[in-house]
Amino acid sequence: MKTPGPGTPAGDPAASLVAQLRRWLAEGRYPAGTRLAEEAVAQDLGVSRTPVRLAFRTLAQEGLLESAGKRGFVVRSFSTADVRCAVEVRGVLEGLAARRLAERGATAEERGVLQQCLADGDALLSRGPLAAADVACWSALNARFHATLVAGAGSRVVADAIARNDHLPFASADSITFQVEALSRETMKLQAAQLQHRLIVDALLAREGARVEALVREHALIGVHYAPLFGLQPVTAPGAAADTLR
Amino acid sequence: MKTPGPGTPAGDPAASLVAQLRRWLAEGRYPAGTRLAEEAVAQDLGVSRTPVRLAFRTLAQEGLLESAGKRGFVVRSFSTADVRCAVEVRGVLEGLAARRLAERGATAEERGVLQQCLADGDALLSRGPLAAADVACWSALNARFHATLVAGAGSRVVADAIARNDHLPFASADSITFQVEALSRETMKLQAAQLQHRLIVDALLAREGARVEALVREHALIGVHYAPLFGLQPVTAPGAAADTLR
DNA sequence: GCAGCTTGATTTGGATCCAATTCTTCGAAG
DNA sequence: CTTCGAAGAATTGGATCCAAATCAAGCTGC
Repeated sequence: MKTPGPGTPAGDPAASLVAQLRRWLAEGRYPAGTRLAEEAVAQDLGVSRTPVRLAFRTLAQEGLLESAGKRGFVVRSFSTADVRCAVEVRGVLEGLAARRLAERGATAEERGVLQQCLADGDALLSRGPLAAADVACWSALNARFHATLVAGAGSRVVADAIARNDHLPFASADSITFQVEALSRETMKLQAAQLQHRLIVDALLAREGARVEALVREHALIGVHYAPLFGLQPVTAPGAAADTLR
Repeated sequence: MKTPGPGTPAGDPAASLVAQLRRWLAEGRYPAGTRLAEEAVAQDLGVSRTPVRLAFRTLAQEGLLESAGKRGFVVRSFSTADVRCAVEVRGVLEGLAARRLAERGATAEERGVLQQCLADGDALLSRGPLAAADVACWSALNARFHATLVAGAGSRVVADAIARNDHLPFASADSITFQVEALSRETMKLQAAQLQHRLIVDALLAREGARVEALVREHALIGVHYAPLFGLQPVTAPGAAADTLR
């Protein structure tokens, strides 16, 4: 109960510290290029310098900070090209995982989870235009879907590589942006995503490895690159907080 | 001069500490599954617990250690499937970088570096069977070649993702294994690598993005998967020290 | 007036100390 | 003999202290 921040689950103290800093970085506190002093951040967090030093190393390795010579760290800036690269990296990695899953053949349980995700998506989208509460529902099924693909690689190596990349802005599979004032167009985007999910499962069950890889790689782009195609505002990096969800 | 270990350049103290631990892990000291106590490792390194704690977090995020509940870290074990996955991850990431380079078109300088690498390889391999000293020469040109491809992605995001993956056993582009007692067969392997380099450059200059991506992905496999094809011993994970170079 | 040096302040890295948590082992009861 | 419980030991996380390095400002000399 030492950090009464809103929405802070206060789980593992050390892990929640880097999580808190990640949030602050995403929210635009400490803007890009800012030099982060251990002392100042420690006071902001209400802890000593020691855990902050730990957190800085972690964030630096995640790519959110970069070493400023021998004088601490600065907040890394992300160009639109960087965001595009991060999205493509997730595409190729998740594509690799899906291809491996297709090549070895999905288990009955994996097929069940994926098809349940499709059914949930159908149910969600058949109810007409989205409500605000439906967004969380989609996010949950989307997370299940992608987690199943990633786990399908059969090795933690791929999952770890994706997890490391997911910390970069807009690189996570769960980082589809929603503009609440344009829910009808967002619904179209989710329908496109649902179709892509369906095609991915189709190729997966047919064990068409190359096809599923290509589909997953394309699907990764929907989070940020499809926005203009649906008449939505382009995504701005890194954490302009413009109605982004998660 | 505090750590008189052989081959220790003793550069940045903090960075060389994780490098030293990486070496020890690769050499098989601290075997897989061992629980690493901060105190013991600190004594082994001759430092206090504080820098060791920093290093443990770094190594854990690199995937070389894994968290053992709330009781420190254990040395991660790597199955042959893990090694294969790490190699494939490098393949898809470097393939992504090469495709991006092909699509935007290589600069004159990049073309020069790559073609110089090809020329150096020709010179090295035309001298007949390899000598032991030639191995370092190949390693150098190989590193230049791959660094050029990685930098070609045009964003540090891809380079960072590859750099993070490179710490896993046998995942680096420079981790071709050499069995010094079979130098003639190793020469054949390098000739195959040289041919692949040539094809990659050919596709790159023709801006054939899909082809260069496929070639780079295949080329990633030569380090560990081609060994049986050339009558060489299969690679053993993680650090069995069986005449592996670097 | 400008350049170079020196001194001071700020900041990071390392070491040590203390608290909190967890594992272990010893003991007792069923 | 097994199992549950409790006390002790071990280990990790956090805080504080000290040294070393770096940046900044001021001063002296040319």
